[in-house]
Amino acid sequence: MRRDIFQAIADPTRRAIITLIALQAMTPNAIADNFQTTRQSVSKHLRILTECELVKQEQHGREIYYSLEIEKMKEIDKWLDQFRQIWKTKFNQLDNVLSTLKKQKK
Amino acid sequence: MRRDIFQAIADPTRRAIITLIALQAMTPNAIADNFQTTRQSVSKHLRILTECELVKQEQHGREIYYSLEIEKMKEIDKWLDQFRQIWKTKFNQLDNVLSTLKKQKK
DNA sequence: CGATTGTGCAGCCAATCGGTTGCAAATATA
DNA sequence: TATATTTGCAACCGATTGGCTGCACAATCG
Repeated sequence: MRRDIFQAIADPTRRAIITLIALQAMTPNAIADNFQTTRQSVSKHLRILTECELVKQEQHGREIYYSLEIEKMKEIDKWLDQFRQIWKTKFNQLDNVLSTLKKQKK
Repeated sequence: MRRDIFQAIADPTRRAIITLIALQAMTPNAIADNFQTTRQSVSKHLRILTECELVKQEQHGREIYYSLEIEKMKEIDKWLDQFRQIWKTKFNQLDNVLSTLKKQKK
């Protein structure tokens, strides 16, 4: 079982669940209402998200509220950092080209 | 075939390939040298990355140089935006708590 | 108490995944 | 021209995936 955050967000239903519970905690039944799938399949997705610590649970009686562990999302952001450096460089290169063109116009 | 960018970065080997060719274009053989797998399997990964437009090819004779389509990576960054808003809010909430504590101390 | 509701888990299944081997085509080299 | 190199693609294979059904268990309701 691989179960890392990148594998977790690979599935479109899981990404939708993440977005759904990002702002407010929800029960599995309430989450499942938003998808054309069974409650059990949503439950399976929640288990996967729990296993890689992307969601947390809070039990209220027989209801379980799931919400996003927002800090964990920063791991993706962290991985993207290496490419942000490149974006920046490319932008500067483009900037240089533009200012060269500007100077030639003068 | 799903073939979106999130499914593409789900595999650790593909993430490593992306990092490898982010700064300089490389041939499939050169890429495969960095992994304990066959050239054909790397070729398969490159095909998947090509299909979701994450890499571009440049042919030089019989050699094909693959490099990262860095702009495409921004799609992940874009998806993360919705969570950045939440990080910001959470930070402000923490900030409020801290300043309340500060006031109480006074 | 019995019935209903909310939930997780096991087992099944078709589809997909990531790897392999074997090949064919194109280019470079002798 | 014959040979070697670089590559992509097809076929196969075991493992994993994501969905389903059926169940068990606990909490709530009548």
